[in-house]
Amino acid sequence: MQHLETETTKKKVKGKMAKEKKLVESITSRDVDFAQWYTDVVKKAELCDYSAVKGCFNYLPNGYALWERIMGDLDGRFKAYGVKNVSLPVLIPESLLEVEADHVEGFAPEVAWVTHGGMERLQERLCVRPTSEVLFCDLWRKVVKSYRDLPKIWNQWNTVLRWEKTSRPFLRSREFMWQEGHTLHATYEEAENLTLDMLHIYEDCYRDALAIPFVSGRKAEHEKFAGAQDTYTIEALMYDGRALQSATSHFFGNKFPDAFGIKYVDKNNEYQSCYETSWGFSARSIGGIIMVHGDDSGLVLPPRIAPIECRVIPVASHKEGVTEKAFALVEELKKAGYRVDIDDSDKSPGWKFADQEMVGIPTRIEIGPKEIESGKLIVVRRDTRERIEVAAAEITVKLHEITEQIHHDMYAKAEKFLKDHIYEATNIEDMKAKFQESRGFVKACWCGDPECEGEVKYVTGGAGTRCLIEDEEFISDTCIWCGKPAKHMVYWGKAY
RNA sequence: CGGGGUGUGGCUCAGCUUGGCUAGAGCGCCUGGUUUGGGACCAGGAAGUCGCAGGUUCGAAUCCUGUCACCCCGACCA
Repeated sequence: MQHLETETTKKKVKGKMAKEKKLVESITSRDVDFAQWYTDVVKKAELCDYSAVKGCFNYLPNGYALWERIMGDLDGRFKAYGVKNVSLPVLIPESLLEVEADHVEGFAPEVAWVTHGGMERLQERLCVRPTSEVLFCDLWRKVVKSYRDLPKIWNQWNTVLRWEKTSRPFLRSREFMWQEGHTLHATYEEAENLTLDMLHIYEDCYRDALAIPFVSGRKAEHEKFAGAQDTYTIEALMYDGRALQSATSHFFGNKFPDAFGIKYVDKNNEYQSCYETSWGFSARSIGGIIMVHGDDSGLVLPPRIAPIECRVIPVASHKEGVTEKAFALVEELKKAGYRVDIDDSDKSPGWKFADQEMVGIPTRIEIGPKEIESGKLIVVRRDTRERIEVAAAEITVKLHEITEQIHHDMYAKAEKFLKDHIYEATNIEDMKAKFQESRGFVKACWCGDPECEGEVKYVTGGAGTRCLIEDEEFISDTCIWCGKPAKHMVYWGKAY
């Protein structure tokens, strides 16, 4: 996290700050240097820190609490659907990884190997799981015999390791936290439907818990997961206009199960192929929260997954009764079911306000002699800084209304940003201009040839296909690059 | 994997060009006191084998060689 501030950014930031009288001087402005802003927020909100190993991060209490909330929300949705949680090993024998050719080819460049046990060299090296398709298949080969054993709808919350060349907190790390769900079905249709059901669960989670809007759909052929027949993706738009692939759901057909020799006996005592899916949602979502909702004062957490919904800040706490009243308020709110804490440190009030904003707590209540005198509390919204006066007697009811309002407003604001940054182009010059002048997605038609995509990427400075648009009429009959008949309409964008 | 940059108290850095007293500053931390409605102030204090190895030299944070690590920007993956 060191040496990030170059001379130029320092100067720029200083100039900017003088104009805006920023409250939080240690966070670089989003519009000055977005990458630096992101790093500053991660650091100042104490979400994570660098570890001794490149690309592996220490999750600090604030960061992990957030992940716990996200896990809780998503796991609840899974459980309601009927997903069962399991835990499979962290190591995969090389021979197992090699069973499905496309899969090895896709992951080989980024797996880490365990070659020794103690002092002894292993007969067969073991890879640290980059994902667990092969482990699930190996298990199912043993436990699935009959149609009565299907479907298997399993999931695990774990970490996986991919030897990434470069890394950024939450967005791309070597070891990362996620859930990987894996399912096995008796029919093609059932598996295909489940792939979409899971995509919809992810969509619900992003919309209703994280307040993040998105576009979603199938990935283009060459962008699919290694070994998948179809990959569905959720693509969210960050403040800087780049897309973040935020969750994926894959349909494998019977490719993996067949490769692993998984067969079941149907009612007629005949052997049949199984159909498989997998789907993942990672702690990258935290990066999405930061880059969709954050501002120049720091993190802004969506209330429903914020570990703390409200922080009580005593002001002039040396004055008679302030501390007692503040703690009583915390107790009252806790009893009413709120996630609430108090900053009773001996820092100045200004420091406390700035800190609460930096860590993104959705609301704060300032309580001092004035409030005690008047019987009215001031609830300050993190997202808008709006100060809302609430009668002390009504606080346990009103606070919930306020946090719900914050959720809806945050979603609406992000959705407007997304919609305002989706453009259309029917020729390449137009598209180039769009990516030069604006940030966001461009809707354009495409012949489906990866080479055309490569060319477009080159001339636009990195905009590739994010996902296919399959429920709208084409805006053009021809590919934006080669002019041949269009096969797909696609959201194009630069991505993380 | 290409391009760029940096390693000096916990953090951010100055010092290096032109080798020389006891290696500095700000922030943070600890103690005491004064403060308290948008990052308060004063006083005192603790804390560094200058990334590592070798070389040059009477003398190296500074020069040379090697090495390791990390960060940023690009190309690719959650």
